[in-house]
Amino acid sequence: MKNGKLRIRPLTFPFTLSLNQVFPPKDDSISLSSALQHYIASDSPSQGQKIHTHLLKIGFIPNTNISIKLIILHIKSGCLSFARQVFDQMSKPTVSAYNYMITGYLKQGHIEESLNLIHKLVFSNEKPDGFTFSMILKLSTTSSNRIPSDIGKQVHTQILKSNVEPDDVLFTALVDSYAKNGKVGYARTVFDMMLEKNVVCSTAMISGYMKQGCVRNAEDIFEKTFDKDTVVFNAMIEGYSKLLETAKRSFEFYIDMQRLNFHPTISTFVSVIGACSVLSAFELGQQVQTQIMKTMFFTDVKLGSALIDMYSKCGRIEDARGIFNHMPEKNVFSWTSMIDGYGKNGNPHKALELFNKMQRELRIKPNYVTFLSALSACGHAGLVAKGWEIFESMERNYSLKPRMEHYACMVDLLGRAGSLHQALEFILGMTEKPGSDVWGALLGACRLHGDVQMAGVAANEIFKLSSDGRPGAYVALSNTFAAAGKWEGVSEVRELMKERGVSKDTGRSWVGTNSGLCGFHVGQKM
DNA sequence: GACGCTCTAA
Repeated sequence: MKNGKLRIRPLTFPFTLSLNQVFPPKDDSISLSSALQHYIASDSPSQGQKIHTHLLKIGFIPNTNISIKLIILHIKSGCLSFARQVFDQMSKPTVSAYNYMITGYLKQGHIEESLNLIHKLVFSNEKPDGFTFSMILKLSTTSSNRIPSDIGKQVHTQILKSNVEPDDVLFTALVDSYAKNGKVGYARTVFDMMLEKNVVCSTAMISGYMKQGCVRNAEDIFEKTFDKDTVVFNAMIEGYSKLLETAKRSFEFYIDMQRLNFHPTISTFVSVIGACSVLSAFELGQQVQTQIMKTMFFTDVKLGSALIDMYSKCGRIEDARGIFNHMPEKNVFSWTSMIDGYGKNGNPHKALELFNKMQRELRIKPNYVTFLSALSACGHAGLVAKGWEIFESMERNYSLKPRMEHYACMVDLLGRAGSLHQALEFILGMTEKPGSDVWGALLGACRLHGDVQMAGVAANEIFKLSSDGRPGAYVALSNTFAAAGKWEGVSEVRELMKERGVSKDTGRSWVGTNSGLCGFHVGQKM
């Protein structure tokens, strides 16, 4: 029977399908289609995979419709490679076939494969549709160096050129992509173009603003959001939790949302715990932990890692370890939090011990951040040789190309140990152009060892890199002069800062009192 | 015609 000429045979589901029932005439596509549909909609799609096995056995060539259903079936069963086989055998995969495959890869975290398919689609005769565009935009929000950061703009242009009429979802994806790539202005333009703004796009806009520190704008959008839900509250709480100045507001929102009958979720708790670490408010953190224990979230690995981090940032490393030990599931995040905690709490040897343990015994792959924590631990312990060994193992054993932060960490390590010239040599030998963090690490080491001359070199490089008047390097240079007792140097730098219009914000601290947290700055009287 | 959007740890 040819495709399209089908004999209709109604089937009633559910019933137990025997393969012979499905294919009495060899390729009755309607019954085949319904059978596949049945399994796709069922809770056990993998049962339907037998149909594919049977089709292969009898040498059946599926048409487009059947192929797509097979792809959906395999993806739902978690077998991407089978889905891909079907896809590859399609003579002319349709855009929806591409879309299903791309989503499948995306959901399982196979970023590379989804990018490859998008590439393939672009060079095929098929036109990407709204689904494709939204997936590309979604991809632009995951970090991958294969995705250019202006991809949002490119997709935006393509949408305008194509016949795709953007709907709410596509608009939101566009807003989110711009917002996450630091283009809040563009995000806002698209946001304002939407006639009816729902809570989802408001949330995307809010977290974009929060990420840029535009708290007022985020609050403005929040106020105007009428269909508020848990997620938008969480976005506000998360945004507030990042900054010392606003972290207190996280708690207000946390209370507010509950008063309005929105139940806190894992994300809520993670952010609130984050606010506690920013505020070093460990007692508050303990109270939140008690709250968490009352929910079913206490075994969550993200929450566990957040708690480890909170306790170690509050200097309660043993409490952090307690959480770590009791976590039923640990991943690279939890291990890294613990390693980092030991490193920052004056126990670098314990940090390195855990770093070894996770690799040797548990075969957990360290990632960029883990290496950062391990390198920084070496720095604190003054273990230069160990630091080199770890730095080199990144690429050799794990194919992780050191990033700017790792270089900065190595410079810090060498510098702290007093090998300033070796540190400079290391910087000059870098394949990439050293960033201001790298020079900043050298500058810090110069201050430590009173090398005014090299401090000048480092500071100069930082001035060249940051034309935005960032005060850090000036202050560090001035402190270097001060530490070396060269007061004329100090005033020179101060003059230079005035001349270039650089100002340093007044430092502030927080202290817990009976009436809550209280902020104060240098020189302030109670 | 089942595919696409917002908040979550180091």
